[in-house]
Amino acid sequence: MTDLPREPLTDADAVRLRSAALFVPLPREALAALLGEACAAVAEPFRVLFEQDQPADHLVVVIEGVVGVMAAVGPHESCLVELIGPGQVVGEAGLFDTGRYPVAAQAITGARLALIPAAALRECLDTHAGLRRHMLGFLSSRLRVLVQQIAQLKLMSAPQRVGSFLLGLTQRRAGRQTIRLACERRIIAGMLGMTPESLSRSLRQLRDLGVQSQGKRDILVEDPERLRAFVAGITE
Amino acid sequence: MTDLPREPLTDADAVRLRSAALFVPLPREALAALLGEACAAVAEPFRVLFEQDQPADHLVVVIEGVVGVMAAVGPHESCLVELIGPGQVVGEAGLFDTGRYPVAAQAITGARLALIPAAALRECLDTHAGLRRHMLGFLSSRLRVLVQQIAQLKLMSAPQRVGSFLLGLTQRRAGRQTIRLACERRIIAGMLGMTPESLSRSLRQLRDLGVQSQGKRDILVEDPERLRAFVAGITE
DNA sequence: CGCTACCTTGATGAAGCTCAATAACAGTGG
DNA sequence: CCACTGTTATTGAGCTTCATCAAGGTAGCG
Repeated sequence: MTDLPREPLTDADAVRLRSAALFVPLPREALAALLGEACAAVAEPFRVLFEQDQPADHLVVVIEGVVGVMAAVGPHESCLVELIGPGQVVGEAGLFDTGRYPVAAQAITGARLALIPAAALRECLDTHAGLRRHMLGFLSSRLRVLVQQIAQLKLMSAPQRVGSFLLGLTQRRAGRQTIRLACERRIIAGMLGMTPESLSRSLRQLRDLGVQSQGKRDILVEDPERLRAFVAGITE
Repeated sequence: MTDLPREPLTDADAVRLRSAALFVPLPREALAALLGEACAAVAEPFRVLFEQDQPADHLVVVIEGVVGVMAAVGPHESCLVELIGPGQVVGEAGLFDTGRYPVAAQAITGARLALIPAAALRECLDTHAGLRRHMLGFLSSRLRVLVQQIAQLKLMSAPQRVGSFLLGLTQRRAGRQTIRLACERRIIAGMLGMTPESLSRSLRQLRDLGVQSQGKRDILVEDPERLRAFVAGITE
């Protein structure tokens, strides 16, 4: 892990970590023991958390803020593949096979993180069957998300991908709602595999479907169902 | 699992399964016990092995042939995301979280498969720490591959993706060599996120770099290093 | 108020898709 | 062995989509 300023975990941190999806099956004492070996860190925007191929010595849990997962394809180019929010985890793929992070991670917004030593996590996995299964399930669901993303990149147009992204933020609530973007639009664009210009034009095109930019960070979705129909290709 | 014609596993099957990456850490007797609950199946080309959202009751290990992983993005469209060859595994992501396959699988060529009941595998995972770690590592490396694929789709041109695909088939051997494609070019094209026409044109473009189509299934790569330089974007 | 990012908008060009025609096969049956 | 046929790969022409380049516009902030 790069030289992040570290501090002890606070009680408030522990509370928020308890509700992280990954730790749900862990009994209270076991989580406490695990967190006993962990520490907190604060990263300013754009701060690199770890580089690709660096030894994977910690699991990073996002307590607050947004962290980006960056994959490199050549020596000079890399791109944003995932956005990781509070309660989610980054770096897990490096812990179990090569021992090196397969991707880089970077804070997108300012972020507060929990750093869990790899050794402690592995030990915890060996002693708690529940966490083990959960971890397998967790990795599986990550696979699911990535596969879906690949399919979307191949099959959907830019406006459809934008629509799909927005629907992912309208948490299963139906009806008119406003979405707050967690980060700048240029970042979102990279995440969706397009330029900021294309994102802008795509949003403009979605206005006919009741999607309106409201200021810089908010987007109003009038009718998620209509948007969903467009994304599914009913319209075209 | 759909109604595939099943048969008992032969000794030859068992030998080939022993060398499957996933089962490496398993002691001989444990593997024998696991395979005792499994059976073999034969699928003709294009045969669907399982559909998306179907209950994930088996892990499928490819003994021979090629199997494709298909992801659906809408009710009408789906695309090929991965090609799975002998010794590799498909369906693993469904076993650990929702209990349903997150993708569909389809034989691409004729294929011989081992079907391992999910319950037997889970039991084996609980009793063998080695396999457990290995499974975590296995899922992690799958994540790695998919992340890489996403980055390639976003950042590389069609000819670069084709080059990258070919390099993946030139197993770390240096120097002039001929690659045999495991399946039809239209399938490869779908896998690479392009149309068969674009694949054809890309190959034509790569001819200047010493890549020659030889007949329908074979491709001659004269100089992998030159190709690698192109893929990495040194040329453009 | 003026600065600096960031977002939007417009014009242009290139990459890749679609449609259509041709060419190379593979398998079939004579 | 060869013509026939359905399938797959290639090639070409036109067009859509998206990236690029360049120019305003807008919001936040000293």
